[in-house]
Amino acid sequence: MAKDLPTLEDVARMSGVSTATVSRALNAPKRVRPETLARITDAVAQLGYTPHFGGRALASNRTFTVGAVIPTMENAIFARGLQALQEQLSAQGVTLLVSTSNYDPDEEAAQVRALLGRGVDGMVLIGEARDAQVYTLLERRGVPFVLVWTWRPDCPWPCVGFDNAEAARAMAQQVLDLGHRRIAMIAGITRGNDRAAARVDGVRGALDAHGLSLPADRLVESDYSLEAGAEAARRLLAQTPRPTVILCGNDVLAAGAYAAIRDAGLSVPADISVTGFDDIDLAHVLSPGLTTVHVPHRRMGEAAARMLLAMGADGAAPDGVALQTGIVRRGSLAAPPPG
Amino acid sequence: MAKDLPTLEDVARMSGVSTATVSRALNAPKRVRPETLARITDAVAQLGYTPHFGGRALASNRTFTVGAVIPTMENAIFARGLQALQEQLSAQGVTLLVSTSNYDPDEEAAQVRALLGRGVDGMVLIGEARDAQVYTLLERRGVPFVLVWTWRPDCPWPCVGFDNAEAARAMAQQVLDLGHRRIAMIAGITRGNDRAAARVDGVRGALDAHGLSLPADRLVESDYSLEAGAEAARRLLAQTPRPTVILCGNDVLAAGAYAAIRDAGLSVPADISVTGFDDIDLAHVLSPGLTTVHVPHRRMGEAAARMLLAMGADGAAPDGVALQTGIVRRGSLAAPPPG
DNA sequence: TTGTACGCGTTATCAG
DNA sequence: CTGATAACGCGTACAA
Repeated sequence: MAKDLPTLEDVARMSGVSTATVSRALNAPKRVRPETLARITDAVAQLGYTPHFGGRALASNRTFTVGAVIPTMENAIFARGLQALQEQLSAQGVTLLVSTSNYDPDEEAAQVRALLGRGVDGMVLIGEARDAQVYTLLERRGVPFVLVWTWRPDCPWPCVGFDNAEAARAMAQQVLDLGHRRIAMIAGITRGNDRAAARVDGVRGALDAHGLSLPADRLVESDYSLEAGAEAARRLLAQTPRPTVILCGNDVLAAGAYAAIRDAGLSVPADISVTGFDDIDLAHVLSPGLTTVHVPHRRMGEAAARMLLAMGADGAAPDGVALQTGIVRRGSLAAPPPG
Repeated sequence: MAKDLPTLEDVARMSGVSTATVSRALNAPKRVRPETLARITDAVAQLGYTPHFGGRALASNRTFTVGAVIPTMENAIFARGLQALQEQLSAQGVTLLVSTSNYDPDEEAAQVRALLGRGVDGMVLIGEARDAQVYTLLERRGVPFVLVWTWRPDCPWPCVGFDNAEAARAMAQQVLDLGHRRIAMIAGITRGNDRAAARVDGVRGALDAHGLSLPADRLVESDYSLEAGAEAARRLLAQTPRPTVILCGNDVLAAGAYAAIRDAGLSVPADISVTGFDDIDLAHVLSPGLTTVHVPHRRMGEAAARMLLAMGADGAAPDGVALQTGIVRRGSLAAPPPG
């Protein structure tokens, strides 16, 4: 299949220098005389030369690649952060390799191994909860990695994110302040997902502080999909008395809840309020706009990139980066209906 | 940074055979005696050996990698198809490398070069419109590639997709059948984007066939973003008389239009109808649900994977695959308001 | 069935 | 500033 590509040697021959000089011309242009550089540049262009990746990886023991394993590409949750990550990395000549785990820890471990096999220079992982073996593996290999979408004061690994529990607590607090007392939650599947679990904890904490609780029948765990979110909401709507507000573990779940509420002939927020988490585009497209926790997607991606590049250079273990979240008030949250 | 990893030679030493045998044990297990194989397998496990990607690429001239360049990850348009592509490929031990062009042809060309430099065994590109140089490059390199999201009878390259013009024409036809005559369109930027252009052509064709036309002030080109879509819609809503329907080049633009319409105190579809294109999740989350062109995302991704793998094996240039689209009627399209 | 030996394209060291 | 040349880890003729 693949035809023979021009190699460094071809370029060297055509420009009348040695391969070493060509290599330098490409990697450290200022260490070669301008005129030779020009000849080489010409030859490169004429031949359409591109460095051979494998050769480079072999000789330099670097791949200029970082890997990221995210749960899914099917919704936009991770898209914006990834985009930012990629932009930062490619500005430094580093390629981003993305793969997905479908929220399955074993699958994630497999993807990590695959990425390591490809010799990635660094790795970005979502959240903190995973088999200890994965961390062991990463450390044995000496591959720098950073965790994103989570942050807590005493996290043992470099992480860039925010305090999911605190953000969820703040949202619940806001809901309480409006007078809601029959509060329900649709959470993501908490098993193997520390962000989903932390968000539940945060809500619990706020309720506890008010002498309330989140009874089992007011908490539904659900896959992060529209359909599953709608199904979960249906279960909550069937209860008597009906909750006056549904706190959702993310915006996709909230969108599903909207659909169920609409199908039930109810309206947001007159009959029932809804809140989300993540602030993806979806949140302000919904009608009414979704009140949600704003997450600094792009800044997370950018900070992760910077941190990874720094770790590759210094080899030092950096401090985590704690970013702020905030609550975006839109139409979906109002005081509970009377009665 | 990266610690020294075990190599083939380490495994060979530990199991008391030559590197050649270890290599065979890994790549063609049945060509080595069961007992030696067992010893080798043990050593591999003990050392935690993983083949070095660069070395393998260098020696075998294959990377078991295919690349895809998509316009953006920021919305979900390409996500589902990519996911399907990735699933199919990884089932065959092939890794998918994704990069983005931000709808910029030059950027796309750069990404293609970068991917080629990494020695991808195949490539997936979106649509047909790009600099001839890119095609030349691909063919000179002998790297199999397939175009997705587009199909037409006489496309000179292998493509998997659908007829964008025909799908848009059908949608416009449906709108005409409902009695609409003041028809406006928000299209994607057509320059460098054959899908966007084809969708405009399709709408034009339907109108022409009815003795109507799409005057310049009823056609707005817009970036594929919510904000830009809303802005475009605002311009159209300001006209007198107002259009009775806005055909949008994709669902994201339509969602933007919804927002503008809502802000203008109007309602869909009572005051104005809206249609989309792509049928991403967004379309049935909007309220009312968006009437849109359903695109077979997953089947496109799967077919592309199959085609690419086949091309890698046979080396033959396969026929294109034409998939069907369909119109999904939801609440956003109704007969025009009287008057 | 197994081993030897070479080459893949690049970088890096060291002389010049 | 430039050139020889030795790695880098693996696959694969070819030989045994």
